[in-house]
Amino acid sequence: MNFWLMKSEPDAFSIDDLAERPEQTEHWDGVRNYQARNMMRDEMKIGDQVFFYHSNCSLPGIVGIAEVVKESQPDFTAFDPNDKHFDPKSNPDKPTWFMVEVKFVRKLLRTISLQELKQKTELADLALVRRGNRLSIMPVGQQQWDFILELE
DNA sequence: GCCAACGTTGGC
DNA sequence: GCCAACGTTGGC
Repeated sequence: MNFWLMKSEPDAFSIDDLAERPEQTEHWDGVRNYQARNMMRDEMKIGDQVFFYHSNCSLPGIVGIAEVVKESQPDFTAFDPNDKHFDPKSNPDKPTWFMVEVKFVRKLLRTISLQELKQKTELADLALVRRGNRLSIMPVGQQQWDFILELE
């Protein structure tokens, strides 16, 4: 089993939004970065655990846990000219972009803030806290995962 | 293939 | 709103 961190702007889609979905699941559409795509397309497997991270908000940090319930499929929002994430270079015969589906597991008891994560020497290698990292999906090591959960 | 211009991300 | 750090685009 692998561990991941996925960023979302709570104004657009928050952990509560995920929890309120009918099946508490949602496909992670709109990713338009090749590194992040490759992880979803090639590496994220059913059962993998995901930290749900809120970005671009008053308190950026990890707010909950989700898990992968469906492996990669073409991101259909890329095919829709009316969609915000439309990409004319992607087509159904040869999709450029992919997405996985995640399911709500639980919220953390509190937000583990970016500021707090940055202070931990144990997390110095976590992609999230490395200089200039803008990836919206990134791997988390098992030890990092366990350490972060102990902060809760 | 280089690189300047531009757009985006996301913390602050 | 600012701006650093990227990634992408496109002229050459």
